Amino acid sequence: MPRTVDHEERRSEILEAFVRVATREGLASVSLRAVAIEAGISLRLVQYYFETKAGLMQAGLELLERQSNQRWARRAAELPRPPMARSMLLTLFEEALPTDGASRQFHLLWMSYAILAQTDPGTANHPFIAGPNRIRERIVAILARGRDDGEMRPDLDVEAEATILLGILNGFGTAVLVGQMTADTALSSISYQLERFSPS
Amino acid sequence: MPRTVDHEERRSEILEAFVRVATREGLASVSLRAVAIEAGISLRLVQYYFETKAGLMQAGLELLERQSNQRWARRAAELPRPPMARSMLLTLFEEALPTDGASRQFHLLWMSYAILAQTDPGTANHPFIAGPNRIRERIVAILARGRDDGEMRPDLDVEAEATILLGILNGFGTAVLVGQMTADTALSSISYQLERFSPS
DNA sequence: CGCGTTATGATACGATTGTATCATAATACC
DNA sequence: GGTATTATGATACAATCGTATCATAACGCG
Repeated sequence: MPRTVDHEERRSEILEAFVRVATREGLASVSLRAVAIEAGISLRLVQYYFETKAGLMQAGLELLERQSNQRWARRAAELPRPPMARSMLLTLFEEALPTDGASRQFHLLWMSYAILAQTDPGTANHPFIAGPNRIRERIVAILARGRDDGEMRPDLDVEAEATILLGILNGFGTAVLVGQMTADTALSSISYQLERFSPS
Repeated sequence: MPRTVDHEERRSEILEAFVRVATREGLASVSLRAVAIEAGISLRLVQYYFETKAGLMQAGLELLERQSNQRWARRAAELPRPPMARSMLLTLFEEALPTDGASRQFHLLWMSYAILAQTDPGTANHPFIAGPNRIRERIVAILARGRDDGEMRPDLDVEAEATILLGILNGFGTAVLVGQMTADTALSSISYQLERFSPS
C-alpha cells in the first residue's frame, strides 16, 4: 500500500486517537502504544509519523488550538446578522463552556496542557496566554458595538468589563468541568452580569 | 533509632518532600524514588509510611486541603475586627490568588489534582466541589454583612454576586498561574467589580 | 520490468517505575 | 537481660515506556 499515503490524513487519524486516549485516561498517562492500539495501527507507525513522543504531544496541542479557532470561526459565520451584542455574548459563552461531551474533552485536554506547561519546558506556554487574549478582544469588540448601538450604557468601560467577563468565563469553565456547577447555572449567572450593561 | 519515631512527624516530612517534587517536576511525573531522595531517606521508608503510591498521592491531596483550610482560618483570625466588607473581600481574594511562590505552588498542585480526578477514579473529586463551595459561602456571609451594615446596596443579591465573584476568583487564579495576567491586574479588576455594590 | 524510495512490521534494548522480599538494627517491655 | 516488635536498609522483579534497529513489502518512475 505504501508510497501513496496521505501523510496529513494519517497524522490526523493518529492525532484523533491520541485525543481520545488522552481524554479517557489522562494526558499524563498516555503512551505511544496506547495511541497505536487506539488508532488500530502498529507502534512503529506512530513513531514514523511523529518522530518522538514530544512531537506527538506538541502536535496534539496544535490540533487543539486549530480546532478551537475554527470552531469559533464557524460559529461566528453562522450567526444571524446583525445580532444583539447581548445574545452574541451569550452565544460566545455557551460555546466556550464545557456543555457537551466534546467540549468537555476539549477543556480537559486544554487545561491538562496548561498545567503541564508550568513544569515542562518542552510544552509551549504561549497558547494559554494568546488564546484567552483573543477571546478577550472579541468580548471587547462586542461590548463596544453594543455600547455604540445604544444597546448598552454609553459609559460602559469595555476593557474593564471584558477582563471581568473573561475571568468569569474561565472560572465557570473549570467549575463546570469539575462538576462544581452546572452549565445552566453558569449561563444564567453570566446573563445576570450582562444585565448590568443595559442602559438605565 | 527505631521504635521511638513520631510517625506523624515523619509522614509530614515525606509529604513536604512530595509537594516539593510535585511542584517542581509536575504531579504526573513524581516517583517514589524521587520523593525518597528529596526527603533524604531510602525508598523503603516512603513505602513504609505510605503503603502504596496511591496512598501517598491521597495523603498529598489531604495535606493541601488542610493547609488551605488552616491558612484561611489563620488569616480570618488575625484580621482587624470588624473590618469593612469590601476590605475583607479584597483580603480574601488576595489570599486566594497565586501571588507569592508558595501560593503558586499550591494552586499548581491543586489544579493538577483537579484535572487528575477527572480521569483517575482513585482521586477524590469531592474536594474540588466542597472547597469552592466553602469559599462561596464565606463570600455570601461577607456580602450579607456588608449589605446589612449599610456599606453596600440594600437590594444586593448576595447569592448571585457570590457566584460571580467566585467565578472571577477561579478564573483569575488560573490566569495569574499561567502568566496571562498579573496579580495586581486581577486585584484591581476585582476591586472594580466590588464598586458596583456600593450604595448609590 | 527493474530499481530505488517510501511505508510498515517485528522486535530488541536500556531505563524507570511500583511493589515485594529478605535481612537486620534498635528499642520497649517483662 | 532476653525477646518480641518496630523501624530501616538493600535488593530483586516484573511491567511499562520511549526509542532504536533491521528487515521487508509496496509502489512510482524510468
